Amino acid sequence: MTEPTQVQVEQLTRAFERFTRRFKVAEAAAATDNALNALDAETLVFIGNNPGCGMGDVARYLNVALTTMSSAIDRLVRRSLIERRRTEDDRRSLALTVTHKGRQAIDDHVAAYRELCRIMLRSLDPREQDELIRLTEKIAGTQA
Amino acid sequence: MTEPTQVQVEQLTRAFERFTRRFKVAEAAAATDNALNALDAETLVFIGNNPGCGMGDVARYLNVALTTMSSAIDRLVRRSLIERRRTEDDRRSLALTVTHKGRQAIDDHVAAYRELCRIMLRSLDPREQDELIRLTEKIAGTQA
DNA sequence: TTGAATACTACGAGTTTCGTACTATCTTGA
DNA sequence: TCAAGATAGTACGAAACTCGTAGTATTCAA
Repeated sequence: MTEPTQVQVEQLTRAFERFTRRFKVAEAAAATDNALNALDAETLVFIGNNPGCGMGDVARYLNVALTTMSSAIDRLVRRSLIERRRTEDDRRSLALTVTHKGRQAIDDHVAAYRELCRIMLRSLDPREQDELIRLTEKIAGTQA
Repeated sequence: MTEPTQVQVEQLTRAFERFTRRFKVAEAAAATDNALNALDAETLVFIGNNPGCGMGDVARYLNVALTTMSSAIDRLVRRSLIERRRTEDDRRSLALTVTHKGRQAIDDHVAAYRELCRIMLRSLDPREQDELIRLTEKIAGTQA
């Protein structure tokens, strides 16, 4: 926890702007036709990581209104990517799980994300690659 | 240009997921009431950096339909953040410039972005801070 | 000078988000 | 035990946004 200098902050700001732009373009180019919108994709991934979760869990995690999440769930069910069942113990709740097709969609999504990470790493030499991973982990892991 | 290993790619993928989540939450928390949506904000920033540019320039840069950009420009003009004038030399074209109020909005936007960068850097010690900046610049600068 | 290209606008359809109001179910405490 | 409130989710409609089609005005080019 060392306070960065003004100059460092500005350097990173500029570098990150170019960085973001570069990978936004790459992501747009990779988008396929039957791609999910951002919310649906994040919802699907969350359900994949939290099988049996309820709608409210996803809504809280992704910070959207419950009705918005209801729509997203509807879309994912309609496309057979997830299943929505009432639970036994609390019959108000839903238990959400991904289908086989949903699992495949997640895998595709992860593969695309991974490809972006690969492109990032390819710009660096081996020592730098490990260093970037280490620094990213350190930043991601620090509590606010 | 060194091909990263499978393990490295997966490490970075996981680290980057946590990283992205952490800063998405931070960004959501920073969002104010009169905030612009993503397209409008990017449009405003581009016009700030390219005063006198035309609508097509922005649309091509941000990779959206011309009619979408027309709507975004409308919104920004309505909120007095930019000015839209016909040019002398080509009277089909618009010359877009930010207003004083628009410049302030950009400054606020940049300040928020910079604050995110500051939070990232604060997680690191001084040598790591410089290293992160260097690596980000290197990745951002590499041609696809 | 006329036909194609360019820069942009008008309009309307489709999608998404979200607030309000609602149903169904559970929980709690008198 | 049962009534009041809390909780999980849905139905519906308004507002915002993106974009395709069709149009106007202007410039370019042969």
